[in-house]
Amino acid sequence: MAHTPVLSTINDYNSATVTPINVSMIQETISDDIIDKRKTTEELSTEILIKSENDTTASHWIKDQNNNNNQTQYEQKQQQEVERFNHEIQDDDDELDEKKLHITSTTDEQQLQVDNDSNTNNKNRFCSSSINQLGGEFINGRPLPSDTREKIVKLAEQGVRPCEISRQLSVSHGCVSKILKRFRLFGTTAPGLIGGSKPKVATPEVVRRIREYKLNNPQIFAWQIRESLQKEGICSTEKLPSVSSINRIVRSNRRIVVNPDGTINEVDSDFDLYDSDDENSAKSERANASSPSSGSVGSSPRAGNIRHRGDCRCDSCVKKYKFSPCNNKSTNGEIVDGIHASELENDNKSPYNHQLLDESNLNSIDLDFYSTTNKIFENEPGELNLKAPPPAHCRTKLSSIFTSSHDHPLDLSITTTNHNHKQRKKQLKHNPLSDTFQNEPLNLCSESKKRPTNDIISSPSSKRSSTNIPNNLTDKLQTHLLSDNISLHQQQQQPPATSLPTFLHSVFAQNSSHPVFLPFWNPLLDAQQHQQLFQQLQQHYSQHHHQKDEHLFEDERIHICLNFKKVYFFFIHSLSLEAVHDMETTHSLSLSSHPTMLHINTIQNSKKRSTREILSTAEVNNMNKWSSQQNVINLQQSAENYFLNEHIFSDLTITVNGGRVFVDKSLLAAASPILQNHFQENPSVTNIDLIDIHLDQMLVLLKFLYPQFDCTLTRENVSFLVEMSERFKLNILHIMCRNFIIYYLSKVRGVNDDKYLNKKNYRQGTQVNAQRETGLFLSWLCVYFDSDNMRIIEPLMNVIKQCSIECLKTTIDLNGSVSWKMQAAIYKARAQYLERTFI
DNA sequence: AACGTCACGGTTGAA
DNA sequence: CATTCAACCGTGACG
Repeated sequence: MAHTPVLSTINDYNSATVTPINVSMIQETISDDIIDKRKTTEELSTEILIKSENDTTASHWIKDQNNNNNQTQYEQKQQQEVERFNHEIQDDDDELDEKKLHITSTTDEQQLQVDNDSNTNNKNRFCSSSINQLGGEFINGRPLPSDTREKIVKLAEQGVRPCEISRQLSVSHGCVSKILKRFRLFGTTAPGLIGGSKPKVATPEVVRRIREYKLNNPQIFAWQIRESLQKEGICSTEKLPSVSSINRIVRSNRRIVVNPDGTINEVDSDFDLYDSDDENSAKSERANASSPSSGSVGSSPRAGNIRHRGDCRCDSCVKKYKFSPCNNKSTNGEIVDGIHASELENDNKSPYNHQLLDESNLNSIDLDFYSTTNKIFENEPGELNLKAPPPAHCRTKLSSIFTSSHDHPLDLSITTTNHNHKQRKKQLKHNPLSDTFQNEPLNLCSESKKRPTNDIISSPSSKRSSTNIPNNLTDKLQTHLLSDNISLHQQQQQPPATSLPTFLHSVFAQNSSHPVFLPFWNPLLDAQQHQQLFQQLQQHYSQHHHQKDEHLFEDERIHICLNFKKVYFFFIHSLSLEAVHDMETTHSLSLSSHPTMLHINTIQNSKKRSTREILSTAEVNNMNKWSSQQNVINLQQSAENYFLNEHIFSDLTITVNGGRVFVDKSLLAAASPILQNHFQENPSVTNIDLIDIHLDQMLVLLKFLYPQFDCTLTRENVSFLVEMSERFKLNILHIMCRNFIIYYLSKVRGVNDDKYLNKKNYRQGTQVNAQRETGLFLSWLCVYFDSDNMRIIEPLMNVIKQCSIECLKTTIDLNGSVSWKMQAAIYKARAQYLERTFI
C-alpha cells in the first residue's frame, strides 16, 4: 500500500461519475506523498491519478483518463474533487497544500483530447455511483470495469474461492458467481451487449433484398420496394417493413468490413444506425466502441451523429436536461485509442511498477514475480488490434481471455436465434468453432423476461445443466474414445466386442509424433468403464495372442504385459496427453472443475469445521488414481510382493537405495521417453542403478506407473513424485502433481504462525501451521521455481509470503537446496506482503 | 459459510 | 425525435 498513489477523478464507467474520494484514500495519498518525498511536478501532471494498486478499481479509474474529452466537465469535476479534497484534509500540513496546488495546476496543463465523441464518452457523468454492502463501488445498471472482471477470473484460476474473491474485490458474490459462470460457459469476462434490439422486420435477408432492389433500380421508391417484398413473398404482411424502415435501410451506407487480417474498415455513413445486414459484426463493433470493458483499440470511432438522449450535450438537450452547456469543439477523431493509450501510458509510466523494484532491497535482482505474473495477462500492444470474436469457451486461450474476449461484449439477445439453449450447447459441444455459433447471439435473459417465442423452450433443468458443459478434455477425448457413436454405456449393455475396441482404432488412427504413456487407467472412464475396456482388450488378446504375431500389437501400438494369468494393457496415445495439455493451458480453471482430470476424494465426514482448524494430512483431499476405492477393478495385490520378487515377465531390475525392484522394460519405456532412449541405446541392459532413490519412493512411483496398483498423491509423496516426473519426463504424473499442489494450496487460507496475522482476513477457511508446512512449500517451490509456471509459483508464493521471516529463515537454512535467487524472491514477496497488508 | 438463482431497480440503444 | 421495450447490468435476499 505504500506505492505512489495516483489521483484520478474519473472512473472507468462510461458514465464518468462524480466519484467520492474517501478519506482513507486521501490519507493514503497524503502519507504516501510525504513518505515518498515528492514526486516531480511532471510526474503528477502526467498522472492525475490517485489510487494505489491495492484498490481494485485503480486501473479502471485510469483507463478512461483520455476518454474524458469535455474539458469543461472535466474541470468542473476536478474542481469538485479538489474542493472535497480540501474539505476533507484541511487539517493537514503544508505539503498537502502543495499537493492541492499541484492538482489544480495540472488540470490546466492537461492536454485533453476533444472530439465529437466527447458526448458519448461523457455519458452519465452525472449519474451517481453506489456503494454495496461490501463497500465496493458500482453503478447501477452498468457493468463492472473490465479489469475487475478479469481479476475475478484470475483469482478464481488461482484457486481463490468465489466468496473470498467477493470480499477481496468488494463485489457481491452473486456478481462473482455470474461472471465466473459466464466465463466457464463462454470463455470471456466481457459483459453482455447492453441495450438495443434486434430488427423485428428488417432481417438480414430483407435488408439484402432491399439493397438489391435499390442497386438494380436506384430510382425506385421505398413503397415500391415494399410492394415487391410482399409480392415476392420475402416478407409476410405482418412483417413487412414500413416505408420509413426501408428508407432508413436504403439511406444507410454504413458498412463494417472485417478484413481478412482482422482489421475493420468502416465506410462513412449518413446515418447513425448500422445495417441489419451486418448485424452481428456491426453490433459487436458498436458495442466495442461503447462498452466500458472494451473501449479499446482497433475499434472504429463512433459516427459523429449523436442521438439526442438524456446524455447528449447539444444545446437543446442541455436546455432540456438542464445540463451545463458544452463549450467544447471537437478537434480530432483519435479518441478511440485514448483508453488504450492511457493504459499503455500507465503501464509504462506508472510509478507503481518501478517502485515495486525501487522499494525493495532486492531491486538489483530481476525477480519481480508480480510484474512477471502481470505480463502473463498483459496485452501486448500488437495484440490489442481488434480480433475476431472469441471462439467458444473450450478453445479460449488464457491470453485471448484478456485480449480479444473482452473487446467483444457478448451479444446475448434472443431475437435472431432459432435455437434454444440446448441446441446451442449442442452446437458448442460438437463444433466449438462453428461460425454459426460465433455469429449466433447467446441469450442469458431470464425466462420470465423472454419474449414469447415458440422456438425457445427451456426448462429449469436445462438451465441448470447449462453450467455443465463438458470441458475441453472431455469433449475431445470423448469424441475420439467414443467414436462411431458407441458410448461405453451402450457397450455395457452389449456383449463385449470380439474385435479390437472401436475407439482404439480411432485412437491409433491419429498420428503420433512422439509416443507418450497413458496408463490403461484413463481419467475419463469410471471403474465400470475400465472394467468394460479391460474385458474387451482381454478378449481381443485371447483371440490373437496364439498367432504370436507380436507386430500386430506393435502396429496397433498396444503394449501388452502378461502377468501370470492376467493381462494388463496400456496404450500409447499422444493425443490424450495433448488434449490434457490443451485443457490445462486453455482451460486453467480451478481444480474443482477438472473432475475428469483427477478424481478428488471428497472428505466423507462433512461435519462442520472449526474456522481456525489446522490443516492436517488426513484432511487434505487426496487425489487418487482410481475414481473410487470401492469400484476399483479387482487387480489389487501387494505392490511390494510384486516388485520385490522376480516375476515371469520382468526383464529389468532397478537397484535403489534399500533394495532392488523387478520391473518391465516395455512399460517403463512407454511411460518415460528418457528410459525408452536408454533401453534403445542399451537393448541388452538388465539392470539400472538409481541409488539416489529410496526403495519406498520407487515403489510409490511404480505403483503409479503400473495400472494394477493404486497410487494416491499425498502431501508427503507429491514432492518426490513431481521430482521423478521431471526427471523421467512422466508428463501425466507431472500434471497430476501440479494439480495436487495447486489444490492443496487452494485449501490454505492463512498461516497461523504470523504474529502480524490479521485475523479478520482469515476468519474463514483453513489455516496451516507454518512451522510444519513451510518446508513443504519450499520444497515444492524448489521444483517449480525455475520453470515459468506461474500458475503454481504464484499460489505457492502467496502462501509462503504469509510465513514469518523467522520461520522462513529457519526453514531455508534447513533446506539446503534453496537457491539465493529463490531466497531473494521469497523475502521480497514477504516484504511486499507486509507492506501491503499492514502499512 | 458458501454459492447458485432471481427479483429488482437501473441503463442502454435499436426499432 | 420521443417513446417503447427488450436486452443488459450488479445487488442483495433467499434457499
